[in-house]
Amino acid sequence: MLITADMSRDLAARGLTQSRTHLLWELSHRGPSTQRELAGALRVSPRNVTGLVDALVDTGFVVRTPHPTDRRATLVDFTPKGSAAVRVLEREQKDFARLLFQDMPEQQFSGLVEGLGAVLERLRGLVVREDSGGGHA
Amino acid sequence: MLITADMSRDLAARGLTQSRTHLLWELSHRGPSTQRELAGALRVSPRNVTGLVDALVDTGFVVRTPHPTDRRATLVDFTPKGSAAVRVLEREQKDFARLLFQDMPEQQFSGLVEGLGAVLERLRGLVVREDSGGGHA
DNA sequence: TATTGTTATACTCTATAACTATA
DNA sequence: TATAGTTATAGAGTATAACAATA
Repeated sequence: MLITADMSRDLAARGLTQSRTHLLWELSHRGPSTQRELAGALRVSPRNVTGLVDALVDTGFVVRTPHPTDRRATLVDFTPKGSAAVRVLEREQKDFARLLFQDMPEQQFSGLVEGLGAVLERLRGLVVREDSGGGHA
Repeated sequence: MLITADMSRDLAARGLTQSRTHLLWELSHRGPSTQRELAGALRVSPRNVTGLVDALVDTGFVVRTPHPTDRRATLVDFTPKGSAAVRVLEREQKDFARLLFQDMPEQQFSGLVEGLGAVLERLRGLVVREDSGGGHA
């Protein structure tokens, strides 16, 4: 997820912060989720998710619904307002990508993509994910 | 300033957070500065700088010294420990850059640089800095 | 009058630990 | 026993507003 300064201002005007927006974004990619799942996806403590979901419920972006089979868990899902907010986010990201890349000469674009790809490969060789045991190559 | 996850962990182990490190970084680029100047550079409220400097004084990275001509202001400057910490940061950034780019074929590297340059130009056309009056192109 | 930094107050994000209800 | 989510507690970063000292 990419959030520009302008987008941040707009989000704030709608009652969203970056962390809450991140949660909405994950929710839109995963569908209705337990808070535990969201905590894992956001790499954040379950307690933190409680707070973020509380705020998003208060401001009308999501609802907590009972989990169909596990009575300990709740499923977080969008309200119509929440779905609409994510659609706006997606459109803004596409618009922003167009502003950055549209009409870029093909050769320049492919040079950029190849260079970034190479950097990502190098990063992949260096990074060990938190959930895979930590440490360096 | 670029801070990787590993660097964050290391900084935390030394008693530094990202915000405090950012302040040290600006201080090293600007030399001894008033808190007002740091607030401007970090794009953060003066009150916030008070808190960051308090913490950096407590942990021995910087000192407050009287401003030579303006008795309202204080100059923030490094302790030897603070200078050493910034030198370590700079070395780590260079090491990281080497890991990302060293031995990259010249053609790939220049393709990347040109592509990024083009993206930055497009961004420059879109962005109006906060301190220049705000708004979009 | 205007500016520098502070105290007062408040909100958000974040974490760990202890607890309740359920599996 | 283990797991899902909560309450309790705490710390960091951030902001605005009011205030003191100085310019």
